[in-house]
Order: sequence, then structure tokens, then C-alpha cells
Amino acid sequence: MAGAERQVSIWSVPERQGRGPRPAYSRAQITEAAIRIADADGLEAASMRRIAADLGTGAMSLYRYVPSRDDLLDLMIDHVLLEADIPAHPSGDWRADLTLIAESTRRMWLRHPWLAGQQRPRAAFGPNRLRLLEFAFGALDVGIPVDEMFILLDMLNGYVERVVRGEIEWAREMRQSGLTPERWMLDSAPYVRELLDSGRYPMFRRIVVDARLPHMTPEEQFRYGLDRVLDCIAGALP
Amino acid sequence: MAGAERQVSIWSVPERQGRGPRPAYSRAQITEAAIRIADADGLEAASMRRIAADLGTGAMSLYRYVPSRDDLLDLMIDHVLLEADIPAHPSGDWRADLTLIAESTRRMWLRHPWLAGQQRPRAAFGPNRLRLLEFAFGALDVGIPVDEMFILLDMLNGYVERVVRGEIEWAREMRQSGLTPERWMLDSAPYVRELLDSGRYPMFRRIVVDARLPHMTPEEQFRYGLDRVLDCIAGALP
DNA sequence: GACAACTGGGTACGACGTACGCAACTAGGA
DNA sequence: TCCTAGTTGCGTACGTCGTACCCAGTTGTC
Repeated sequence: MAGAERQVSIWSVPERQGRGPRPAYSRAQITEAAIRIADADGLEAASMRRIAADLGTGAMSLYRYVPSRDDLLDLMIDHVLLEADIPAHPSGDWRADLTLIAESTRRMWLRHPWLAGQQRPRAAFGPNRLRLLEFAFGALDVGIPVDEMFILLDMLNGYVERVVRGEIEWAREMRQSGLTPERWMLDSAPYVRELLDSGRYPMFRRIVVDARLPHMTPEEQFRYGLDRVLDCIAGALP
Repeated sequence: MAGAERQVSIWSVPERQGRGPRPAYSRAQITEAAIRIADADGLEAASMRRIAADLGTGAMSLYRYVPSRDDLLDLMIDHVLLEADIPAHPSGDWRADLTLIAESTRRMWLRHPWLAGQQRPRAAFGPNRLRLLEFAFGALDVGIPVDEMFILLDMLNGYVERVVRGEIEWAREMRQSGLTPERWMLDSAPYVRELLDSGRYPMFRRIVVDARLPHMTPEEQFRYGLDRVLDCIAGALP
């Protein structure tokens, strides 16, 4: 018995009581330091020691503010969602509003690559996450059932997540191989040629030969695909 | 100079030459052990030490077969794709074929939760990945440009990935909190009620009150949403 | 003024990936 | 047939990680 008592959500755990010495730091401060490090050097670089060092303290001090690194991640996720430059209320033009969400999400994920595709149940009810959810569902509130909104938003967000994570993973690969995209392609060429020459991958050949999308800038690719997805959504609305 | 020479893809690195003693293991053997462990205890449990221990050897022996744990992950990813129960060629019925892909992907990801949403450039040209790509693009080869296929498949796969990862993350949360879903909901109730009572989240309220999707089984949710997504795709085809 | 509740932070433990080194083994060229 | 270069399995060691535990010092409440 006793002990542990793992809470369901970090937002159910109050930050402090008022007995002992005045706390020297705060959850927000720690969260911001962690985000700074994760942005610069990746999520795995935001270790308790490193965060503490950045704040000028010892690793174990952080545990006075946050139950675990895992909970800190929930705080980080919701904290960056503050940056989403989304109006307070939908405009009434669902297509414009969904475009806003998609492009804002993309910008945010490119700024904070560690955030992309994080899908944690414990962070699902964070205050900022809920604000975004309100805007998204409000935008699609055009006379269709809630369940329909769910699916269409999953489709849109699924597309955005997939494409942007592709961008991010590609950039990460470029950085940690230390190669330029041209050089990377060049190094892959013998293997790819072998694949093409085998004749077993006709569609892959057509992609390499015909596809124009890969030769557009990431922004153009994203916008173009996004418009097609929104066309699909338009077809599903009354 | 010299040294390092990081290869672009693990499939460009030949497994062995033929000089010294006969190797006691193989890449495939190591890959399979790693997959077994990752399935049972999560990707982070598939450490070099643990894999080696399962094979009855020392951690450093594995490095004779695989350049790094990172490359091993690429091998794991492509290896499980062998399981995708997908016919050799598309049937001609694009809707049936895409349904096959989606449901096969879901089954595979639920069997190997660590696989879900892995999107690594280095694993993009693995032989089994290419086989799936051939089937998917072949299925959608109904007179639309390659770029169009790209977008529609990103939309479909994005949806699948998002929904299935939701299932997986939820299951993981249940397992590591040691709670039943009912108990988890119960524990969250006070916080959720507080949110609802604040009046600031009207759409969230409607979701909690009106949505029927969350009360369906995961399979039903998936199938229902998938059909709506395929409807959308149908609208985009000639 | 006493005491309970809290503070910052040091030490320690058992994991992790992997660089390095070494003895044992084996194939190709003489 | 023997030599030797290349390759084997694998132990040791280093620097990292999250965090359990401990303790001296600080502060609000009575």
C-alpha cells in the first residue's frame, strides 16, 4: 500500500503547496528550458541533467517540480501548442480555417521537430490542445455529425502529419549523415539503379521517371497536396 | 581522413566476406530476435545486450553483423513487412485493394506496435517496402497522374497511421498505468468535469455528449472511418 | 520557539550504445 | 603445406541516461 499513486494527467498534479522555502524555479521555466534544448539538439538531448545544467542546478532538483521526464514531455507538448497562431474563433469559411490549421501545424512542427506526431493520451486534454480542438471542430461544424468531423479531421491531420514527418525525417537524415541531398542521392544511385534494372519494380520506375511532386519545394508539395485533400473533404460535406 | 564511411542504406552493406571463421549467426537471425523482443517488451527493450543475451552471446558480437543499432532498426522494419498479406498483383478493384492495404497495415502494426509510423528515409528502399509500394501504386493506377496517386495514398496512409497509433498509444497507457480503461476514465473524471463546467470548451462538450464513434469497438471505428476516406478518394477519381 | 512540511542538491545504481583490444580461427597465395 | 592477412566471438571500459534515496537547510503554522 501507499506510495506511487501515478496520476492520470500531469494537469491533475498541483504545482506546489505553500509550506517550505520559496521554490527557486517553476514548471513553466523547466518546460521552456527543455523545449529550447529539444529544438536545438533533439528530444533525446533534453535529459534531466542537461535541463538542470541549463538552469544552473542539479538533475534531482527538477523532480521537485515534475514527477518524471515522461510527464515533462506532456508539459512540453502542450506548452508549444501556445504558439499555434490560430484565431479565437472559426471564421465561418471552413476551407480557410482548415488551411490555417494545417499550415500552422506544419510551421510549428518544423520549428519543433520533436513534437511532430506525438500522440500521447495523457497529453490529449492539455489546455492548449483543447483550444486547438475547439477551433478545428468549430471550423467543421457545418451541419454534419460530430463523428463525421472526427473522421475528416483525422484524415486531414493524418495527411499533414505524414507529409511533415517525412520532411523532418529527411532533414534529420541529411544532418546526421552530414551529406547534402545531392550527395545522398549520388551515394544511393548504384543501389537504386540496381533496383530499377531488376525490372521487378515498374511503379517505382514510374515514380522516379514521371513524378513531378518530388521536384517541387516542400512548401509547394505541401500546399498542393493539402488542396487536394481539402477537395476531398469538400466532396464529403453537404 | 579514412574511417567511418557511413553507408546510405544498410542494404548497400554486404553481409560478409569469406575469409575468417564461419560466422555463428546472421543478420536475419539477429533481426528476428530483435523483433521478438520489441514485440514483447517494446522497442527500447530490444537493446544490443538483450538481443545478444537471447542469442546466447555478448553484446559486441552483434556489431560483426550490423553497423549499429540504428541500422538494425531499418532491418527490423523491412523484415516485418514480409508479413504483409498482400497478393502479388492488384486485383483491378482499387477500393478492395486499398482496403486490403489498410487492414493489413493495421493488423501488422497491432502485432508490432513499435513499427507503427516509423518513417525512416534509410528504410524507404528496403525490398519489402518496395513490394508494398508496387501494390499500392498499382492499385491506384486507374488513369490518374503519379503525383495524384502519391497524394491520395498519403491521405489514406496518414489516416490509417493516425488512427492505429491512437489505438496503440492508448493500449500502452493502459498497460503502463496498470489501469483498466474504466478506471482510467474514472480517475480522469474530476479533471474532465472541471473542463466541461468551465464552459470554455463547447465542442469538447459535444464530443463527450454526442459522439458515438468512441463507443464502438476499435475495429468498427477503423472500418467505418476507412470507408469514409475511401469515399473521399472515389470522389477524386475520374 | 517548536515542529512539520518543504527545499536544493549530492551520491549511487543499474541500464544504455559502442570504441577498443585480443586470442582463436580460416581461406588464399606461396 | 605452410604463412599470413583478414575475420571471428567477445570481454572490458567509457560516458551517457532516468531516478531512488538521503540529508542539511528553510519556512509557514501553531
